Order: sequence, then C-alpha cells, then structure tokens
Amino acid sequence: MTTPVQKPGVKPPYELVCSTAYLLKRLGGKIKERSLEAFEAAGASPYHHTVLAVLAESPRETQATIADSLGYDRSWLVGLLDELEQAGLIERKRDPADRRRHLVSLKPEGKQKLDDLRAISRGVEDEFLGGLDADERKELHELLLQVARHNDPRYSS
Amino acid sequence: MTTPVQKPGVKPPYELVCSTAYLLKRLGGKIKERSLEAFEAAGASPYHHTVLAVLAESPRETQATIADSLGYDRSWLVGLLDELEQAGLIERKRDPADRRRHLVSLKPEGKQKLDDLRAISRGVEDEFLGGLDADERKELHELLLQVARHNDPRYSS
DNA sequence: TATTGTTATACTCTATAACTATA
DNA sequence: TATAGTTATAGAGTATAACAATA
Repeated sequence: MTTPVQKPGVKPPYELVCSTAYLLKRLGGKIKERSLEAFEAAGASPYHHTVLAVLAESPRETQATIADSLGYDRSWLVGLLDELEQAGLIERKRDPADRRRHLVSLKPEGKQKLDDLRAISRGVEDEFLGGLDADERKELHELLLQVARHNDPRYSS
Repeated sequence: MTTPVQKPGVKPPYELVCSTAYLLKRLGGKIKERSLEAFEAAGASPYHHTVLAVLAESPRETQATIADSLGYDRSWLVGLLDELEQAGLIERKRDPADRRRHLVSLKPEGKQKLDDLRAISRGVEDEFLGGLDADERKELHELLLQVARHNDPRYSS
C-alpha cells in the first residue's frame, strides 16, 4: 500500500475549505463514489438507475432521447442498454415508422428493479446528508437546483 | 460527431431532478470540468492551485503531508510537484534530519502564481454560482460544509 | 522491518471517430 | 446527404503494486 498510515490530523487548507466550488467538487466526487459502491453490491450501477428512471417517466423512448435527457453520449448508452436488456429489464424494438430507430421500453421486471435501485439511492443519499435535518436538506436541494438551472436551462421547468 | 443536433427540449427525469444526490454529482462534475478548462487556458490545473494553497498556509511540508491534506495519492502528487518545480514555483530539498523526506516550499514566483490561480478559481465559482445572491451563496457554503463534516472529520475545525 | 518518494502499470469513465443500415 | 445505432479506440484521472534509498 502507498498510504499505510491514516493521518486524520492533517486538515485540508483553509483556503479550499472556504471555497464553495471546492466543496462541490469534492462532495460530488465522494457521493458518486459511494453510489457506485452501493449499487455494485447489488450487481448494478447508478447509470442503470438513471436509465430506468427515464423509461419509467416516458416509456418507449428512442436511444437518442434517453441519452440526451441524461447528458450521456449515445455511444456510451449502447453498452448500458445491452446490460439492461440482457438482464431482462428492458426491451428494444425497431420503430416500424423509421427502421433506424430503436424504441426502448421498460418491462415489468424493470419496474421492480427500479424500486430496488431507488431504495439503494435513497439509502446512500440519506447517509450522506446525515448531518442535515429535513429543513436543511430541503434548503440544500433548493439551492442546488437553482445553481443547476443557472448552468443548464434543461433544469428549468 | 455523434451528437450533431442539440436537443435542449429534452429534460432530465423528474425523479433525478428531485434527488439531492443526483444534483450534487452532476454539479460537482460540471464545475470540475469548468475548472479544468479555465485553468488549462492559463497553462495550469486546479491541482496546481490546491498544492500551492497548501504550501502557502504551511510552508516546508513533506510530500506525504501535502498528499494527505488534499486526499491525493502520494504517487500521483509526484508528477504534480515535478511540474511545479520545473516551472520554478516550488522547491524540493532533502530533509537533513531524515534523508528519505523531501521538504517542499513555495518560491516567490509560486506565491505570484498562486494569486493568478486564485483569481481563476474565483472567476469560475462566481460564474457557476451566478444564479445565487450573496446570502444564498453563504447559505449553500454553510450547508455543504456541514455535509463535508458529517462525511469527513478532517473538515471539522 | 518499515517508510519516503518514485516509477510503472492497470483500470474506470468518458469523448471521438468511423462504420452499418436506414432514411 | 444525413441520421440512429453501433463498434473501436484513445484519453484523462486515478488507484495499485513494486522498487530504491533511507531509517
């Protein structure tokens, strides 16, 4: 191992602790990492969750639409859908109206799986935000959403 | 190109927009990306900033201490320090008391550079948080710090 | 025997380019 | 000619393992 001894006494520099941008970067990375671990333990990934969530809200999407709504690259989505299809959670069918397109839909098994993945996601979030009470969590969510809207009009409802 | 046509009309799923964890992940990734771009335009990286910030607050650190205070792997820090040293911003000297150690210190040029990098960092943050007023920014920072403390005792002062 | 700094390597996530089949 | 999906590839960022010098 390269870092055999944990040194909890060494603090991050004050300048960075004072930076909201730094905290955002660090916390975003941390919860992403935690999510990956939690989902992996269930034989899934957070990306499976996001794709199933899209399909649950608007069934029979085309692959391009799914990718766009999640900000994923279309070529990267292919592998994800392969996994979900192999697991029997989704279905890909050619669009008769435009045979280039694939219409993707959620199977009943996919809906069940989505419930599981939602529980995992909620568990990770709940633990991560454990230092905040209900009001503070709401406030944090509101602020983050405002930031998201400022930087990406797709979050403006 | 794989995504030739921008489709701003396609919104992320409501389920994910409602998730604080999802927003944290997305926004953390976004601002990290923006930082990388802004620093790259100045021939530097956000990591140069963090290392210089550590040295400005506690000079003559050892490489292990720098790595620990930033949560970086020691082996990864080596390359960063090589770049900073080559640019004439820092100095590495063997510790006479323990010749395995390198004492790293900030040169005057490094202090100047740090000022530049601080300005870049502030610019990125300011733009990213543009949707929030001063009070809201303070509130957001406070909440993020609380979350950081809950998940990493090193943020508890 | 253990630790510091170093080098080399592997792995994940993502972006890009090129291919096919359809339009 | 352009688009949807696919495949292959390459890059950045990071983690892991092994090494030499020193304790």
